[in-house]
Amino acid sequence: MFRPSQRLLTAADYSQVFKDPDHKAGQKELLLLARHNDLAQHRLGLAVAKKHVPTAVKRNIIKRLAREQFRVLAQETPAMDIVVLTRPGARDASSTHIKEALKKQFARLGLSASPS
RNA sequence: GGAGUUGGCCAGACGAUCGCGGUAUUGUGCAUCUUUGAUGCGGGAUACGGAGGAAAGUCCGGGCUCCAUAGGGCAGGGUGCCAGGUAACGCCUGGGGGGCGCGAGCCUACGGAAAGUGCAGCAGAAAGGAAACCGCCUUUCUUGGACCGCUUAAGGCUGUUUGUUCAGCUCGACGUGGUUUAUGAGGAGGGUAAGGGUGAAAAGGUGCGGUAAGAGCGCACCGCGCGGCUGGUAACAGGCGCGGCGAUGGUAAACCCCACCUGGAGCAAGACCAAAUAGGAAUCCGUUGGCUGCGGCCCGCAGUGGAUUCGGGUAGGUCGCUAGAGGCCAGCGGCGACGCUGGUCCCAGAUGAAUGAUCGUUCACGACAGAACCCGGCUUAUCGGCCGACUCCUCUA
RNA sequence: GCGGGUGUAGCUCAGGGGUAGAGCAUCUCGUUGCCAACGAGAAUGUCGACAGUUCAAAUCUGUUCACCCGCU
Repeated sequence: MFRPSQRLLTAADYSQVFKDPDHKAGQKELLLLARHNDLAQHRLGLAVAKKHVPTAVKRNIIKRLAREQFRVLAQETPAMDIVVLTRPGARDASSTHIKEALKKQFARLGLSASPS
């Protein structure tokens, strides 16, 4: 389930994270920005640029994988707003590669997958 | 066994768990109201089904929607061997011509240049009702060479004379006349299109005869044109006769001519519901007309005052949206594309836009790639695999 | 998704069948003590790619690739 309350909805939400991120984690394909919020849960924002990933199918897969990874996060850690950005290297990366990259970068933010 | 041609099919498979979007059924929460029921939204359970052969490029054709029911003329655009198929096509099938290949087979924008206009740089003599540069032939003139005749200075020989001399013969510069038959150079006139050279292209080709040299000048074959005939629906093919071919070169993906086709825009079309502006100001034009629909023009039809500037404002939802020139099977007609008849099936419909992740088994380890109104084609991308038909070569019997 | 447009020198653009140009930039020389400006000269293109038509293609035709613009 991916409810509206778990998403970054407005431009203001996004710009807050862009402007003043508490944590950054990235590699050739991806960049994650995170900022602590006052809410009870994490929120996710996606920015998958057409410039970086030209085909719609590939963009959808990346977004889906990011949501999947977000979904299995442990909820114990302090709640954060997280934005997933693509970088030019994402164009030629395979879906398994993207998945590994997401897992790794989420871990660097101190957010590991819940054991359940 | 090897090499090759061609038609069609498949697009990893199976299972489990989680997740994504749709439809149906069924609970549920919230909101509204015509308040014990409806409608809408959110989320849940169950069941069913969920990308392609190219979904791509947008190169053609059609359906559908609106503009007039899609109308008339001109312009513009497209197609271009013939016949058929089709809703239609620039597509497909069959046939013809041409080209390539030993062959199966493949390729082919393939109407008209004797209706007209244009174009062809450079080179070349000449580039389109052509001309004669070199060359070849011929007539004539001039001038050489060679030969012959005549004449003659000098010379030679013989005779004569003491000698000068004289006579005869011979040779013969120069001059002059003629010939030139395997003759040089030049001028003028004529013939010629064989040959040379230039060019992408030089006005039928090859051979024999013929001629002063040559030439369709004549003949044979091929090519071309015209007219019958035969076969074929036709394109066209075959054969006969005629024309000697200075006529009719090339280019029409140059203008053009001929035949046929062609109105415009596109689902962001368009329809409906709700909200908002609901026409506020200024200037100009006009009411036999103008403007808009309408895409170049005119006619016609319909609607209506119009244009510009300033100021203000809206863009949320539903339908269109998938049952269709549909798929599969069988029979019949047709060489075939395809058509007809019967049976059977329902097979994605999203709107930030759905197919993935994990695990297991297995194989030949998986390419190009993702629907957005729908369909028929073409083109382009593509790992491989399967089936059928055929050709050539080699070997064995 | 639908519609339209553009690819020519390092950059901005002409050229629309006869063998490719302009401006700026670059290089050389002159001028100057040096630089700029100025003057003189030079170099530079598979005309986005592949086929076709033509004697000949940047130009005409088809296919293809890349980029840009408009419509919610």
